[in-house]
Amino acid sequence: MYLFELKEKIASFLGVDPLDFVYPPLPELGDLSLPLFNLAKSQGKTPALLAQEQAEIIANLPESSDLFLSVKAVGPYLNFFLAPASFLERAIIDIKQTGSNFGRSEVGRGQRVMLEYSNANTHKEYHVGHLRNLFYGDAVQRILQFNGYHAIPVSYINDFGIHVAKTLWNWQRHPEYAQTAGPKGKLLGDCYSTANQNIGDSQEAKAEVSATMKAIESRQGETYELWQETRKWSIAYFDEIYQRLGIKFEHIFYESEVIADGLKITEELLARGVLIKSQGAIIADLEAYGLGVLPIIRSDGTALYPVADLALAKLKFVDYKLQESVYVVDIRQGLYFKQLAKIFELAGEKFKISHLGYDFVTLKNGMMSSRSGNVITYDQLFAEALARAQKEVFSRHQDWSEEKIQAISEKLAIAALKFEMLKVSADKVITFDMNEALRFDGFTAAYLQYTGARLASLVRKSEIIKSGSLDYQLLAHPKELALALCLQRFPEIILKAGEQRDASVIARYLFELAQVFNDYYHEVPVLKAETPLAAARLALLASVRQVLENGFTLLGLSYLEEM
RNA sequence: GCGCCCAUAGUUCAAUGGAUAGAACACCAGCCUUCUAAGCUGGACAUGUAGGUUCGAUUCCUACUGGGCGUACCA
Repeated sequence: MYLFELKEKIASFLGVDPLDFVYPPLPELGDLSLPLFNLAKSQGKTPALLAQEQAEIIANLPESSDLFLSVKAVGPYLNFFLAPASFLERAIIDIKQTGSNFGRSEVGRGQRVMLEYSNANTHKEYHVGHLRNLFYGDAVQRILQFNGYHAIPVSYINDFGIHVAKTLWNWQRHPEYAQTAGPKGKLLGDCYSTANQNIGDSQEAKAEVSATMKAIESRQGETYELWQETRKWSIAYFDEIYQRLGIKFEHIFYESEVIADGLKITEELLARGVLIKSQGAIIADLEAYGLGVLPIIRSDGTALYPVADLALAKLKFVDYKLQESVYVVDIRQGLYFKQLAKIFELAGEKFKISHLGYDFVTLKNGMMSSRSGNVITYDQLFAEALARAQKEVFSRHQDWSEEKIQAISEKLAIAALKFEMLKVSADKVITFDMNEALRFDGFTAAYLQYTGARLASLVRKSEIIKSGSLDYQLLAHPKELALALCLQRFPEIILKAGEQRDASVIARYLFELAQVFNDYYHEVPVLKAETPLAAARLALLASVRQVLENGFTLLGLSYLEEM
């Protein structure tokens, strides 16, 4: 936190906000800069004049000689030139001492926040769209935790909706499914997509699906037993996916477990007039608040999605004593969450629920749709990513064992998928393109991992270099100061990512850090330098590695020792 | 119809009121007897339109154009 403390010191001396600092666009302008427009306005001076006055005052403070090479006024900006050796020493020691906690903040201390994500449906396929949700939620959970929150990761699986009835309806009418070998979870996905095609516009089929739904809800009989069995397949399939991708939940909720409570709450709210009957259905009429109408119970008496959410929210706040419950859900459900929040408000519940939306994943040839079969499933994508990674690794390391190639390829493939979903702001639609997503150069996870592997390699080869006390004065290369300055920006990046609940900030930062390091790596020899200098440079590189690792951990990327 | 979101280089993205709008990919020209070339260096290329607020606008406001999404029994 050294840089941030330095900024706070200057800011409090001048009476400004430490967040006012900017980084100059050109190195000749300095390392750190403070625009004085606002301060000048409040003092009734011109910014340029104020900058000149303050530059002189600060330059003459006794502690300045240690911290700054110089302090210059450049127009309305007050520009600071850091004293390299002094800054590098403090920056490196700071990172070494805090280690894996470097960048951690305490802004969320004492707050219990639950993040609900990966709200997959059983009896359906798992596709790229789900992966965006999964990786985004997972990263934000860790980012909040790193910002001092108690962030609780949970998943809510819908195992009891109409999609289940559609799948089982199709399954029962096509005995060949039960006889098909192979992974069962995937098979259910296939069964679901053909179910939609088979139903089409047929009123008869729709009536049969409705009857199937009621049979499941009755919780007895043959169809219910089929539901119990097939449900397990889907859940096992999801567990497999989570395990392979390194995703962990503290708890997984299921719609089938909360729906009964939801129906009770629905009855209560109906009795209290919060919900009403209309056209044979039970709805929340929120027209008065500009939020339209939300159907809760279908006119055939079967439950809709909100029923379970009514119970689930209560369960979460009571059992987990939350300050806030965050729903990481596709932005297209924005209206739904406003409606849900309004219903709780009308019911007198003080639940702070927030919708953390992100835009959807589409394909080059149009929107993903199970009905038309236009989807890229998780299985397809993972297999392709793995195959490409294996090809890349093998082409460089024919001497490696198959196991080693496999292990590293898998880590590369997983990181590639995660990074692809995380590097874009949440409010951007991702048009998924296999060839673009599975690149291993440019703004990709592989570039970051490659940078990490180079660093690790340097450290491995440096074991012979020993030096008693480090002489930071030797770190006089301008790129060394630039690198240290970049490292010290990490805590600010974490704060921003936490405030905005956005992982892309970290992705971009890590890429920039990697670029700065790779530039340094090419220009400045480390192991071949004189021993004391090599030792000092290695200390700087250890800091780079630490920051990269901390960032990788937050995004869920593996740090590879070699690749 | 009403509501929400988006519009920046050929393409995919940055820049949430500050200095000369940054990257990546693709394209062109270079760099491996030197710490991993999955890398590095250089080149060319952009703010949808019209107003407004401000010392200063990609950023805020208004209108327009184009695209996407949502809007009672999907989730």
